[in-house]
Amino acid sequence: MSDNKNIRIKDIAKMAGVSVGTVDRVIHKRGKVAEDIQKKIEKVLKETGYKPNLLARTLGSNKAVKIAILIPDPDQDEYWALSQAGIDQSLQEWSQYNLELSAHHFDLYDSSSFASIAQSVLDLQPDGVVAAPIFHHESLDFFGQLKKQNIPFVLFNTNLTELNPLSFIGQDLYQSGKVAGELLSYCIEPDDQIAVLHISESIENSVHLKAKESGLRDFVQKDYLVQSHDLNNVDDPNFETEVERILREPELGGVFVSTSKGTHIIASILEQCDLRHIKLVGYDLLAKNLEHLQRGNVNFLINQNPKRMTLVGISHLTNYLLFHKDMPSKELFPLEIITPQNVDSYIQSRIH
Amino acid sequence: MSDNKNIRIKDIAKMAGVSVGTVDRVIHKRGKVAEDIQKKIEKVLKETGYKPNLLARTLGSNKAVKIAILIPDPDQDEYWALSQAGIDQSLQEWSQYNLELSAHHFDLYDSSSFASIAQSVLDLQPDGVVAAPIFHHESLDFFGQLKKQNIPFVLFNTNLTELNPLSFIGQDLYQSGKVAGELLSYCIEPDDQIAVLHISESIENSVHLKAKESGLRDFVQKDYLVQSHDLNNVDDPNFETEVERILREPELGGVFVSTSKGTHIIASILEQCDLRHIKLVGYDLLAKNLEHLQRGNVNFLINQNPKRMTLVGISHLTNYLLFHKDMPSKELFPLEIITPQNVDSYIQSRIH
DNA sequence: ATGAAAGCGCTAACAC
DNA sequence: GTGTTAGCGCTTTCAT
Repeated sequence: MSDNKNIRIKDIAKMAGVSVGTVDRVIHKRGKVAEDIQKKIEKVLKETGYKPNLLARTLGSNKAVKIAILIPDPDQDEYWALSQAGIDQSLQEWSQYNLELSAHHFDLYDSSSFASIAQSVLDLQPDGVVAAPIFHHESLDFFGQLKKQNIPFVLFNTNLTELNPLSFIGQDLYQSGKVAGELLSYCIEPDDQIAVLHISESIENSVHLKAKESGLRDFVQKDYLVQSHDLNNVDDPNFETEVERILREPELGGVFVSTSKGTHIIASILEQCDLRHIKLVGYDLLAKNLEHLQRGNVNFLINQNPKRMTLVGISHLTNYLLFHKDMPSKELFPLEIITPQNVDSYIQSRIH
Repeated sequence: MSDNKNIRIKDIAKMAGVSVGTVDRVIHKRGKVAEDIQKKIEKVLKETGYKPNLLARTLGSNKAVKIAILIPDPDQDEYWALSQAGIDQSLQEWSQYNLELSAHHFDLYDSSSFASIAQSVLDLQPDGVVAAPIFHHESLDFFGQLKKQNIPFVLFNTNLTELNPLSFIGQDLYQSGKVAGELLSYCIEPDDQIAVLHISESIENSVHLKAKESGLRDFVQKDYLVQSHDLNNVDDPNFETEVERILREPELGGVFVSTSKGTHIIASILEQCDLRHIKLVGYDLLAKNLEHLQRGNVNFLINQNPKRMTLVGISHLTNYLLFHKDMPSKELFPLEIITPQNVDSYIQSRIH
């Protein structure tokens, strides 16, 4: 139990025979300090195990921290509405601090919209950025700019490792596919086949969906035949018949849908076609997915937890900016398995 | 977007034509204030949507908050070691604040030890208490005392609703049993039987274990025969043979073990007896349970998350004491399902 | 390069 | 009852 409870800058100053101003300078490496004094202060700092009072620090430097958050339009997809809910909750949680959070929405179906939003964020000159960089190419420019301007950023949902952000928050997609495979193999019959369905609006996303697929394949391929299908155009008039064709395959025993929106789309087709025997594993606690889970059209959901991703992303950046806390450069969330019987316990839970 | 960002007590005072001292008095209901002035200030407070700066508040009232935490000895049971890990992490998280956390351990196998620990906690005169009240009877006295002395307390793991604590943190045990039933019914055969095994040191605990059991029964009883057994004396020389007798029952297809420690005990017996066909659902991420999960002796674990329970309990009380935040009177944790494929994602996760 | 001193918003002791 | 004021520990500006 270190006894640093009451060591203040003032104490350090006294021990080193200097003034608080000088101590402050060495702590924050700002400004000219004679080398010997510098050494001396650093020594005292170390010996006493000085820990700054973060409350006083933030109170003293009386400036508001501006954080900009970039996500797709929450009205276009419930997944992103959950993310927005995370922003809203953060707003509440940090309301007492001198913190300005602003949310910026871009068009999920129009990658060019990202650029214009990005520009307005740059104009804002925020102290930090939290973003879901779902448009790979368009993102590079923006985050390059941030780097140049020394504005720290945290990424979530989609990782762009080459940008090495302050922190990334997300899940291990490959392992997520393995979990899906594990769950399916619990509920289908030995000779069944498995279909993997990717239903996504953007091609950019497909690389991530493929990661899930290969996880699933690696887990089940010794026991089951797996076929995968890309169905990116939900609005295509042939979409439903195409899906039906796939689902009516007599050998088919299980379906893995790699996106949250795809999950309820496929579930309703299964229901319509009365294909109750086919087991379905999908993603996320969207309202429609929950209904299908209750009705038995979906057997398992894997929770990506967009709300908590957002919450944690903001929280990390805030702690960094406000309290100079450091954070893990990568935080992978647990792969939560949702069933009809445990779903309520997740919904009730404050951070589901 | 309320514009309360810059409203300080000083502003309120000016608007109400009084001094900061008086405003402070009405905010904290401490002391004599003329009724009309009181009303006036309250009105201004409401109209401006005043929100105190919590940083300044804690900094200004320069007093350390003492919190005592009561749990069973972490060395006696790994479950409680996880809880202790939660205490340790809290210590870190709150290290910057003026907070004194002290852990107090009682003997898991000796209910009378609780009383003596409790007494020493009372002598400490803490500002708040966080406790796992596993000894019902002995607890009543202690928490009654706390009530009398107006010391707030938060309970976790085991609820004693009649004490109505500031907050309770735990899980819905009945529903937890249902989840176990759901999982077992995924992996056993139609004509299998299910055994419920309660392996617990204290009789006090049995009422909670029964809650889990009835959840399981309600879920599976239309499809499977269920038999339950209480095996409280692990040290009994007949213990193993008794368990073996139960497990070797030819119709037996699945086992539900209602405690974390029981889980690995039964798992090793299953392994020894080479009863690989029997499926096992148990509790918690104890090291031994994880091993058995990897080796296939355990099929599913339900995570009660003692670490996070403890963490959240402390965090709630701290927020209450330090920042006057309110909290849910009951926080039920999600019923997390752990499998060989998602276990690592839980272990890695900061708060598993 | 260093020190002194005025804040940050709130609390609490003290004076009237 | 009400107002005044000296802190809390740190930051930051302004002299020196």
